[in-house]
Amino acid sequence: MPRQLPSLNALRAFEAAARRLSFTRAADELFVTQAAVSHQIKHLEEQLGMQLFRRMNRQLQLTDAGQILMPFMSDALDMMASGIERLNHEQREGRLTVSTLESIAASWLVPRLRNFRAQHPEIELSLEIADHPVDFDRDKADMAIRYGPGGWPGVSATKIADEEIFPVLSPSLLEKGPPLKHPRDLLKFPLIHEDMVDRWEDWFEAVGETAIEVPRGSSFPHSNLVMQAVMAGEGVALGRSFLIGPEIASGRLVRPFAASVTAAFSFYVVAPSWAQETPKVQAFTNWIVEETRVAARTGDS
Amino acid sequence: MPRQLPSLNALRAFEAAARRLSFTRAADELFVTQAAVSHQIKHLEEQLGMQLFRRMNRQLQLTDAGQILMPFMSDALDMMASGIERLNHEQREGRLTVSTLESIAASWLVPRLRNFRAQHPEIELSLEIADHPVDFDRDKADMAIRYGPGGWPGVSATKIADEEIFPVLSPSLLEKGPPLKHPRDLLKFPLIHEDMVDRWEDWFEAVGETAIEVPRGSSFPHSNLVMQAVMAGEGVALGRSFLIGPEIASGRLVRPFAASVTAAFSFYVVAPSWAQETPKVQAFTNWIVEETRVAARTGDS
DNA sequence: AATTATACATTACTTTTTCTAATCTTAATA
DNA sequence: TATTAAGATTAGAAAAAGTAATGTATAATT
Repeated sequence: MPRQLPSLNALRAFEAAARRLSFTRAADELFVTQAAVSHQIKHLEEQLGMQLFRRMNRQLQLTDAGQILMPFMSDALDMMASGIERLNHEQREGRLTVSTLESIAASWLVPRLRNFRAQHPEIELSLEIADHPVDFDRDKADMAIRYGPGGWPGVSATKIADEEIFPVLSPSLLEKGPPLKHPRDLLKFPLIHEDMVDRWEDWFEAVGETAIEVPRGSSFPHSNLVMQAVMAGEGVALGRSFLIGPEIASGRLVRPFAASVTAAFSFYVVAPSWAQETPKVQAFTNWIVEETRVAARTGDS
Repeated sequence: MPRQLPSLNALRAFEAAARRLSFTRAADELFVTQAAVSHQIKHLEEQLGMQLFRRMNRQLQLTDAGQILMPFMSDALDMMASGIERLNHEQREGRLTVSTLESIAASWLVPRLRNFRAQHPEIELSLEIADHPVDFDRDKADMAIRYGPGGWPGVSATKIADEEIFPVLSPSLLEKGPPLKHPRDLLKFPLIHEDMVDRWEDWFEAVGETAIEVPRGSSFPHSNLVMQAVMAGEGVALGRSFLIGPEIASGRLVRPFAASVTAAFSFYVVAPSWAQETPKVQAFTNWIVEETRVAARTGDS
């Protein structure tokens, strides 16, 4: 039952001509010349083996066959148009799935979402928490927030923040612990580490302490767990500027030294490059860029 | 509100691929290569600015967008297919309008129609009586029976009968009139003429009577009126073989001499050449050809 | 009655789209 | 590890669609 259809372009030309009862006006509508419509319809009539129009000199009439065909074609084209219309609508409204790392979601994104929803009530944002980079060809995510070196192929990435790394501890620990005058004093505190990532040497190097043996202490798999531990007063850890803005601002975390190391990786909003121009994707990208800019200015990043 | 649609061919490729969930199988269905489908869909996705399929290596899935689009396209293409289907049906069944001269309709065609209806109950034959040759570009007639020299441009014509012309009179006139031994004896009868056409000289010439002054008598505009007059015993006229078969066969008209003149014109079934192959037209053409052949054999032409 | 204007048809190309063959890529399967 | 089964890619060929210019027929106008 594979459908047997004549040239679809010819059918479209027929429909326009039948609707306007004029090849010339149909041509205008289709942005082609009258000759093009004339050709298409002649071709179609040949393929079908029947006349669709009666050409009287000033007037065009549908033959019986044309009258039969016309409503089918109009309805079919209308239906196609509404399908396309629905898709366009879909690019504008409805669900937008953003894939992020858990740490970003928890500490940065989720608290700000109410804001996004207020600005874009037509977009129903849903988060997908994934440990590892999205593959837009596979996953159903429309966009992602990624932490990495940038320059990924096939995606358009907008940097939202560089990441600064510096020691943080809880105010209570700072108070009851040994005095913290000099970076070396940090070694008197328990140092908490993040699995797989360790930048303590880099940070000490940045403050001129090159020959330090950094003791291992407890460690956690994700930076937000590390921060939980720090806020519980369990020790000192390296905090990532992008993720702990609110904790610093509220005083739940204290930054004893201004010195920081800029991480090689940054945070990016990414979307498949073919989707970069679509309204929903642009809305989210613009929102997040603006949001980080405001956050940076108010020291709340 | 002129509809804004992407390439219809690409939409068709999409629909097939979405239905079979395979570019390869869609390609088979559309009688093209897999590469063609791949191109079309890539192109379509670019135009729409969204992915329609998720390509996993062995498996193809519709994205949300694809799922939205799919039923619209399926329904639209189905609708187009049913329009075309209806047209094909129309070429096979339903009304067939045949244009003829009144004389042919009355004396030849109408009496045989019951026969055609029996053979082709699916065709609803309707006659259109027209004095002058049909123009298929104008009139709604699908076919015609024409009397003429043949070789018309743009139409396919099948000769159904040559026309023989010979004198006829009513049996009662033959009986009560002067004896008819020799062609010249005809001059003792009133000769009835047909307006515009006069072949008496030709006929006399055919029987070797070259130097005859043919007297004018009464005349009528159409040959069937002439024949009415002859059957009413009003005189002798030249009868046309094609039209008076039944009258001769039943004895209502008598043919006193075997000699006849073959007319320059013949009878043809004609149809616009683009329609010549269609089932209804072929059915009528075949029927009429067969019918005249039978009539010629049984002497009933 | 002649002239003008309108609308589709035709012709000879040109341009665009579509398709193909060959080859590549990726990952599931043997 | 090799094989196989999709789809993707590339470069070029083929087919379809479109154009400009002109032709034709005839209704409308002058």
